[in-house]
Parts: sequence; C-alpha cells; structure tokens
Amino acid sequence: MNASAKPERTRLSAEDWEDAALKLIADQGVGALAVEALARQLGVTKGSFYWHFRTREALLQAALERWEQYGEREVISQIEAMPDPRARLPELFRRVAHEIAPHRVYAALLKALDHPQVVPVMARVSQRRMEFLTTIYREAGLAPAEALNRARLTYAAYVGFLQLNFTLGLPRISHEDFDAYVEHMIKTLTPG
Amino acid sequence: MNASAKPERTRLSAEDWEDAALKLIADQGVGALAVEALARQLGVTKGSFYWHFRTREALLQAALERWEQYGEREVISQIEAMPDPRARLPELFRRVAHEIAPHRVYAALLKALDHPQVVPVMARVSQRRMEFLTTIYREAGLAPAEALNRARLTYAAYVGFLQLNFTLGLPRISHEDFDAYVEHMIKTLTPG
DNA sequence: GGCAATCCATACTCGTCCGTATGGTTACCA
DNA sequence: TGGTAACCATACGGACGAGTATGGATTGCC
Repeated sequence: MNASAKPERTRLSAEDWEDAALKLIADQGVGALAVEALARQLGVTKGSFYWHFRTREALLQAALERWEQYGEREVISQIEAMPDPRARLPELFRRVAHEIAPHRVYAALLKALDHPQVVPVMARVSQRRMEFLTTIYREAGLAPAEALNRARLTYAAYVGFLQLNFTLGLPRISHEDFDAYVEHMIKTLTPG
Repeated sequence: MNASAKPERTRLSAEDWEDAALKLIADQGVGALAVEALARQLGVTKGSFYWHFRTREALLQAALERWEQYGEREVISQIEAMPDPRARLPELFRRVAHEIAPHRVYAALLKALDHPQVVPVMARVSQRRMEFLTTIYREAGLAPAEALNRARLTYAAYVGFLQLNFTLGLPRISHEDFDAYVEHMIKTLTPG
C-alpha cells in the first residue's frame, strides 16, 4: 500500500543507506535517524546495517558528506551562466522560492545545529552560498561592504523563511499572495 | 565551583522547575530536557519532580506557557510609547540586535518545530510579533499589502539571523562589522 | 558445481530514561 | 506538641535503541 512495501529483493549498498538516511532526515529530522527504523523502511534488519557501517554516527557522517557533495551545484552554475548580472538576482530569488524540495534537507539540518556533526557541514554550505550571493550583489553594482551585508541579510531571510514556512507553516499564505511576497522581496533587496 | 553547586536547601516549587527547564532549553535545546538531569541540576531527585508534575510532557507544557506569558511584553510596549512612528523601526532593530539573551529560548524552540507541543506556542508568538511589525510598517507609511510583506521579510531575516549567528556561529563577524550590518539592515528595510 | 566473499537474520547484552511505589523527612498549624 | 499535609529519597519495572555475536543465505568466480 505505502512506499515502504517495496518488494525490492536486490541487496543494499552503503549508498542506499545514505540516501534513505537523507530522505528520513528530510522527513522527520536528524533526531529520528535510528538504525532499526531505517532497516524496517528498507525491508531488512539491523544485521544488514552493521555490515555497511561501523556505527550510527558513521552513517550520519556519510549521509551528510553525500548531501554536501551532490546537493546544489546546478542552480549556482545556471545562474552564473546568465549574461546580464542584474537579471541574476530576481531569477535566483524566483527559482529558490518555487523549488522547495531540494531545500528540505537544509531546513532539517537547520534544526539540528546543536549536533556536533552537522555544524561544520552547515557552516561550509552556508558560507559558500553566502559568498556566491555576495559576488552576485557585487556584480549588480554594490560596493564590497554593502554587497556583503546585503548577502547576509538576504541569506538570513532565506533561512528564516524556511523555518517559518514549511516547518512552522506560518504565515498561512495563498499561492498568489506568496508570489506577491517574492516580488516584494526582490524589489526590496535588489539594488537599483 | 560552578552554578550547579548551589547549597539551596529551600524546597522547590513548580515554578522553580519551569524556570530551570527554560534555562536548560535555552542552553541545550528541548531534546535535552530530561527529568533526572534537571533534578541533578537542582540538587534533588526524581521523587521531587513527580510530586510537582504528572509527567515530563506536563513540565514542558508548563514551561512553554510560562515563557509565552512572561516573555517579551516590555519591548513591544516601550516601542509603542515612542511618539514618532518613523523612529520606531530603527530603535526596534537596534534593540533586538543588542539584547540577544531574551532570544535564546526562542532560538532553541525554533530548532524544535517538529515537536507537537512547541508548534502552537511558536505559531502564536511569531504571529503576534509579525502583526506588531506590520503595524509599525503601516505607521511608517507603507500600504497595507506592502507593510505585511515587509513584516514577513523582516521577521524572516530576524529568524534566520538567530539560526546563523548564535546557533551556527556564522558569519564570524566583529563587533563593529556587526553594527554596520545592523545599520545596513535598517537602511534596506526601513521605508523612505 | 564448489568455494569464498558478500550480505543479511536472529538473538542476545547494555545503557538510558520515563514513570511508579513506597517510605522517610520537613514545615505548618491547631 | 502532636498531627497532617507538603515535599523528597530510594528502589524498582519497563520501554527503547545502540551495538555485538554468530550462523544462515546469496552472489560472483574458478
């Protein structure tokens, strides 16, 4: 009936466990990452898990590194390919606003910043993204110091939006109101 | 040597437990709220706890309600007392930016939005604050729809700042750079 | 077909934490 | 001053999840 009843009788690899872990993290958070729960979901038992990984901590580490490596990449390169620098910011905003799925893991990890293993990963990812934002703002005509601060502000708004929206579910907003909000955000944060 | 070695031989009340719970939540998050850990910290045992509360869940509920009731209140009323509406926004921004202590519980609860008990509390608190922000923006001259969207943007920036800063510790920023960031934020988000 | 490496199941141990049961101690009050 | 209610300690039961031990099943390969 549900997705957990897959009759996949193929054997599992470490990558399968990592993907399943990321899926579970996106759905229920890092705290819900338990090996027996994962095993049930994959249709096997703990015996399988402890062949592929030495410990639960090792799985989390591998899953985080996998996410850091294969996440994003596409958006940044596509935006950088746009010829007009001043058109990049609106495009980036609209794209991020409407493709929420890839951000679910990031939002989940945001709620696990007390966990020692996720902090360095999130620090690196956030740092890279903010540097990317800073570059775009500079190319849009802002002075270095201003570009940096605007990037901080923009990224903070992004992070806060993730928390308030599809974690808290607030503000309860309609689809067209949301589009208006995005346009307001573009108008307010884009220089010129 | 440390604060947990208080020789307070006075007996405890339910409010003492709630305060200690809030302190622990601010320090280590909702997940770290365990009754035996709290009891150790208060210099008693579980026997004391289960006299005051029926369950761990009840303590969390009481602590959350206590926080919702006694938190904030001061800032909002003080800002509302200012005569010039256009001066309220910068003052609010600077005040929030420099009084980080009261926001530690809010930041901790932000990371526990998967917990059923904290969601309604955070929804109410966030909703009230955003309505307050919307009012201020209206009084500062923005049209209703614009004021609402600007409030959303501002509050998202606030929430994101909490996460990125004293949870993730990013961006690693100096004191004067931080002041410049706050001023940039005021200039960007304040109408006129 | 047989052998070895890979993959998985079953059945445990162990530690942690919630909640209960019960008896002891301290404060208040007539 | 004696008694009752408020407060706390100790000891236990039970659930849950991580990790281990060990044997069974499956795959690739000669």
